[in-house]
Amino acid sequence: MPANLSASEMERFEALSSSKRSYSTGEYVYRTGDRFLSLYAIRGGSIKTRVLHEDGREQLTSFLMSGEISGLDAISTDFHTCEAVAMEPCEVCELPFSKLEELSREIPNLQRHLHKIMSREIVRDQSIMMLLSSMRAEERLAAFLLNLSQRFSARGYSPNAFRLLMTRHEIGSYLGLKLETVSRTFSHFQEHGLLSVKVREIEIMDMLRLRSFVGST
Amino acid sequence: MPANLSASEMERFEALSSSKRSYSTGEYVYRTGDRFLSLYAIRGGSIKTRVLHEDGREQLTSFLMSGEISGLDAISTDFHTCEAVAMEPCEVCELPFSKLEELSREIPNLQRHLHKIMSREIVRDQSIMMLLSSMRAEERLAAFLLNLSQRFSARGYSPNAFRLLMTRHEIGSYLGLKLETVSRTFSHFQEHGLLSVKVREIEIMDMLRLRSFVGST
DNA sequence: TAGCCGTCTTGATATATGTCAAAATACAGC
DNA sequence: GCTGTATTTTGACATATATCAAGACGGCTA
Repeated sequence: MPANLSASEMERFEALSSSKRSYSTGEYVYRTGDRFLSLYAIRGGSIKTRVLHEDGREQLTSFLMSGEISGLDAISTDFHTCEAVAMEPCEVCELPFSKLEELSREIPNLQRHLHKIMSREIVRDQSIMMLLSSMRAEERLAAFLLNLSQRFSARGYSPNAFRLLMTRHEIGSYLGLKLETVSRTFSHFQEHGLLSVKVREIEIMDMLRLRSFVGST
Repeated sequence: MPANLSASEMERFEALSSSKRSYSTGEYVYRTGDRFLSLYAIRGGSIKTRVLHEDGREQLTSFLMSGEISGLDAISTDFHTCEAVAMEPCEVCELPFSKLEELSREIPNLQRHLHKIMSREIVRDQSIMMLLSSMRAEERLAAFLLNLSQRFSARGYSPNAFRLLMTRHEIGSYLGLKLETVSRTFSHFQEHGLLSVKVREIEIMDMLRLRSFVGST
């Protein structure tokens, strides 16, 4: 994953990231309260992360796909503050963090890469904050679908047709909406010819119009 | 700011953070689009950061006080994606990032400290996401005031009485509410004896009841 | 294949917050 | 200290989304 590494540096990094494991659907990668020892790099499949609030509220904080990293929030406290669950059969690499720090002290390009990954997570969170604080339901869902589409596309899958691995409730939790609102908004999009929705099977029929939805208010 | 450094390490870090500058109210510390070269550590006073969305929407993303760090989001792109403005006369240290990386390669405790700061920012953003996606106006404002109170307290100021440096509009932008809603919510709190509000002069009259507001729905 | 459970859709209604507008108040510059 | 501008408060009303409820659908298991 890191760029700009020489062959020998790459080798050292791969030695560190060698412990790959498979997870089946619903299996936990880590749980809230677990001691923080490692970051987790998704190699195949996808996972979701969920924060459990003291008062019982829960929120989905990310849907991660291959090439993405989970667990960055735990560095600050040495304990995982959220939990990560496989949404489908997955391959996940465990990256022991103290070894990663050690190696990144020796390989400046790796160090910079790690910093960029953490910073990118901050930027991502800020754009979700923007979504939550100023977008209407239709904009939120459109932004969500376009984000998925773009990430599927970057991984060689169709940007237009894909299967959602999450429930309406989970989408709502991620977008700050109730599941009924998510469902209704899917229906609106379908009525307007933007999407074809067969429960979890989504086909984007009019990408441009869907894009024009985001940030139109 | 970093902990656990030996005297000589501390000296090297201070050499790096020596370029302190004063800013007067309203002055920019950095602007959107500026090349990313440094992080900024607030030494006195406070600043706000603001993201300008393509479509003209703007959002306040943080209110920072002394001891806090600004600019972490820019690492990912090498350009500042938000702008930082002094809210009152300020002292701000510029920390050249490549030098900070260099030094943190040599001082593991500094490296770990930097990672914790970035991770803490991610956790902070996630708690704002939670606030935005699931709290009602009263909960949001109560959480905001309690957060300020706690941070003032940590800096040796009264946790009960303080002056807001931001407008209702800015509070609203930060909390995902319209300014009228912020104003009305202040009035409600005052009617219920939780606060005394004299425009920007806030006094918390009933801390416990204010706390019980957050996460009560 | 039938039956069951979780998920999803849709409708009717409630409610919190947004919108628009006007007046009151605070603040800055002269 | 006065005048003009920005901010804040408050009211009346609009509206997006939540809530409550019922039924439909889909996928699993026996």
